[in-house]
Amino acid sequence: MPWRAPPGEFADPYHVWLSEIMLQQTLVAAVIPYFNRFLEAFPTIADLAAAPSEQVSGLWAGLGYYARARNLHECAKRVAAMGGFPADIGQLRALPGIGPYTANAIGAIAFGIPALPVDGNIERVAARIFAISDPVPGAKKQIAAAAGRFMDDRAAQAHPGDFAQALFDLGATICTPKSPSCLICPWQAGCAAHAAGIAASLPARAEKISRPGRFGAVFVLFDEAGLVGLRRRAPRGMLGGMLEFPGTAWDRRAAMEALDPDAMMQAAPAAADWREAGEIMHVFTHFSLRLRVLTGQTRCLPQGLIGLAPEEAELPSLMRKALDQALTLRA
DNA sequence: AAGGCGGGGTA
DNA sequence: TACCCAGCCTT
Repeated sequence: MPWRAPPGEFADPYHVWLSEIMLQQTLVAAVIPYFNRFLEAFPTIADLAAAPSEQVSGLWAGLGYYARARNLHECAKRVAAMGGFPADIGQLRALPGIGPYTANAIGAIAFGIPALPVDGNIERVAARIFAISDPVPGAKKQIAAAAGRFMDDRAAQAHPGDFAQALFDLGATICTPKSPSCLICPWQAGCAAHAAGIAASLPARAEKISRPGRFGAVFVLFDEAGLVGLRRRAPRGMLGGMLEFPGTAWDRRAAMEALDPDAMMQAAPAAADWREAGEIMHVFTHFSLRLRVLTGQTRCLPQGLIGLAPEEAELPSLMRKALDQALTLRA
């Protein structure tokens, strides 16, 4: 992982912070290319602070949870003005986008402060080591408090950054969610859940997620030069600050067929010979979305739309799918 | 305390 | 499919 320092050394706080923000609810493999592109574009946090917000959101496109990009930029400005990251958990916690987990992670990994960043990995390890069977998310505080006892260890106190990252690795490779490899686990002897034969079932989960459906349509309009017409979404809320194709609202309805054709065409950005390019599916955290993709051709894009070359547009994944769907018809 | 907020890897 | 991931912010 490009943000890691060798054991016993501290990594650059800028690198630690950038990686930790990107890693929030995001897999390591997904983060690595984004991390490298950000460092190439912004070698220092002052470079990031001075960048226009469109460049930051563009480089973030596809990584998800776009409020992180907004908070990242704001945090960079504050830290650059302060002359660097504070070596203090409370001051870190006060910065935008930095919650209890990330403050502890930066403190431990970049500054050697004896703090434990309890992420999903460490939460799972702790739930198993102490055989805590109360369901999450209700039991999160209880599990985090129990995980704090890991810091009683002398090595954890001496090398909190290495200790935390070792627990991340344990959770990612051995103490995995589905089929933990207890037979090769170095903590097997100290694991109450393994002793009870319930390791694989912990941490317990309470809720069943209902994911309702929403439906809508987007319009992919090409001009004579082959540019597509995009607009920028509001800075807050879903896909905040990101580019999108014009389209209908994403309504809660029983089925795509309930989408009124006249109402749909009112959302078209221009009069054109619109053609059906098919449908795309996309799953968000709290609903799934089906979009009809219509594509059309015009001489000149209407006022208010941003014309970008399809291969250069920095789009969130949903809009990338819509563009790819439209391109299948054009090809 | 609960819900909003992306996207993708994996079994 | 159904998780679940190096969580944070708002209400």
